[in-house]
Amino acid sequence: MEFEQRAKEIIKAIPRGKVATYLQVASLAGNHRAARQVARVLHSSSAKDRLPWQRVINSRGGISLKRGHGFEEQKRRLIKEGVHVDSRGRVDLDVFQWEPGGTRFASAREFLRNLAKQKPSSSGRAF
DNA sequence: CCTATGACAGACA
DNA sequence: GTGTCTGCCATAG
Repeated sequence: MEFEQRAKEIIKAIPRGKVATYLQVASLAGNHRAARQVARVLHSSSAKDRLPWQRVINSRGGISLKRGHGFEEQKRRLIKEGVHVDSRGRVDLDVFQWEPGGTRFASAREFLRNLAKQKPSSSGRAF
């Protein structure tokens, strides 16, 4: 429940017009191996907690929801806030990925790689 | 305790 | 690029 709570707060912190990956949220929440739990949290309580769920996408920069089961709505919501999503549901992470704290890395992948190196529960706060 | 779940990620063919 | 397989782990029951 600790993890879940932190994950929710992180998701709420993703700014309009930016996206974060499940892995990124999990890492920021203190456990880079818990990406699936982020998915689970969104699945079970995104509506109830008014989370900006549309801003969470997978590590390949794509929408994970399936067509006919949320894909279209997520795409609409993202486009409405200025994120470019192509017909296949892909977003350019190098352009739209959220960089908490404005940390600069050579690339989005480098940024993620760095986060993923943290040990679970390690001192926390990447903000 | 055990099992099931989940909108994942990475490695590999 | 695609498809499959495996590891992953916090929660709920």
